Amino acid sequence: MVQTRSMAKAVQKRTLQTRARLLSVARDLVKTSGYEGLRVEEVVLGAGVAKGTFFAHFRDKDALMEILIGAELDSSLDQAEAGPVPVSIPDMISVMRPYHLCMTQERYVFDLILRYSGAAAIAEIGPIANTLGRYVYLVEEWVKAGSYRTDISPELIAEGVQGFAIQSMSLQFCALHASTTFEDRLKVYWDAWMLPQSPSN
Amino acid sequence: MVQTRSMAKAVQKRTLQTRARLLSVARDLVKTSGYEGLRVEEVVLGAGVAKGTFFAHFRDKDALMEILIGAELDSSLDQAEAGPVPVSIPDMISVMRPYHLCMTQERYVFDLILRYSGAAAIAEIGPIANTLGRYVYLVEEWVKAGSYRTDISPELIAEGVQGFAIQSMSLQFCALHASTTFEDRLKVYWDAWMLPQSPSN
DNA sequence: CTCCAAAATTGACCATGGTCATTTATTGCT
DNA sequence: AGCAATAAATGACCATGGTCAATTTTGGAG
Repeated sequence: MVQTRSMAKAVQKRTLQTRARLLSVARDLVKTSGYEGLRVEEVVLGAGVAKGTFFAHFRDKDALMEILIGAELDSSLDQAEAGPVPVSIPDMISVMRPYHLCMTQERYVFDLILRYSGAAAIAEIGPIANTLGRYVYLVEEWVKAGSYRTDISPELIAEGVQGFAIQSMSLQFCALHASTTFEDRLKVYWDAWMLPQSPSN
Repeated sequence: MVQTRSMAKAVQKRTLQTRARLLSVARDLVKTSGYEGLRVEEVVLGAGVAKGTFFAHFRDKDALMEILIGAELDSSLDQAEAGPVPVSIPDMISVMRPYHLCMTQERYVFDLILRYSGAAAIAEIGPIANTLGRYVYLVEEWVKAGSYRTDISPELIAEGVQGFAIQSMSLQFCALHASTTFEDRLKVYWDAWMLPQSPSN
């Protein structure tokens, strides 16, 4: 009964295989029918397991979605992080483009991200909450390296930057505001938020 | 076959009665079990109609939710609109308190509001998109009447104000940021967004 | 008053996410 | 190898939102 080494009953490799198969099938299905079109039944059919198995591996459908979308967002952030530090607001907008595109690729995806943007409990920061945290941290570093308003902290600036990005995306999905594009609107907001105020203009 | 007066086959009073009954039952149920706990079946049982009837009156469950929540939000705004114009940011926060409380009464409600915050088409501005529009308009008027930063338009300020309110609510629902209260955070954001920048501080 | 077309209602049925008692596979121990 | 304990997988079943062809009700024209 004594568990050698780390007292964790050791995950069976079968488990890893099943999980990998479910994820892989899900990724393929998303590629052809999008996130909104994903059906749990198609995933289990494709993976050759029973429905119950799916829910033994993921709390619910959304948990799978979080993993898939979180990974996509993370790789966009990796990309943004890899390049040179953006030195202007238009620069930042263009570096963040892949990330923003990822978030707005589907209305369904955007809504899901918002729903999972917060950690429900400190102990369980999901992939989406995590990637949004990274976003703020990254922007904070950029702000520190650049010359923006100095009356508030870089962290606060970064939080606002993310808030305005999300606000701009919301408006993009709104028919009433379709005349302005996402990035144009974003620039207006970010300029007004990050720059020192010009005397009048 | 000629329709006298306005060519609209005249809504039967039965229709109005049924609809009113559905809404009334739904409101009662929400009062006891909250929005998240509302079940369509309970509504139709209480109203004494068949399930299909519900969907003849409301496109889907969310459409009913929009009506109920939209009405609640609207009456909070009526309240805010009725009083004197707030002359400071803490004032604004306190005048808007009922509205913000309404939005955050349930996680489910907040998510639904975000999902319906935009009009899907110009022709169909739902109750929630409408009330959010009113919010911005109201704040814009307050901004015009007060002394805030002048380098950007009152409309832009108002849009940002709403954005920060939503951002603060999101963070309120996030375990990682539970140490700061909603209104404290809101004040920090609104100060940084609406006021002229102090030289350094 | 009768009859009919349009409006309103019905409820059996479907789609889909999710549950859980039961069965099957795996692993470590002797 | 055989066994017990645990992990994993199964699939019948449930919950709930939503659909639609068929039926009933309504209001008005003649």
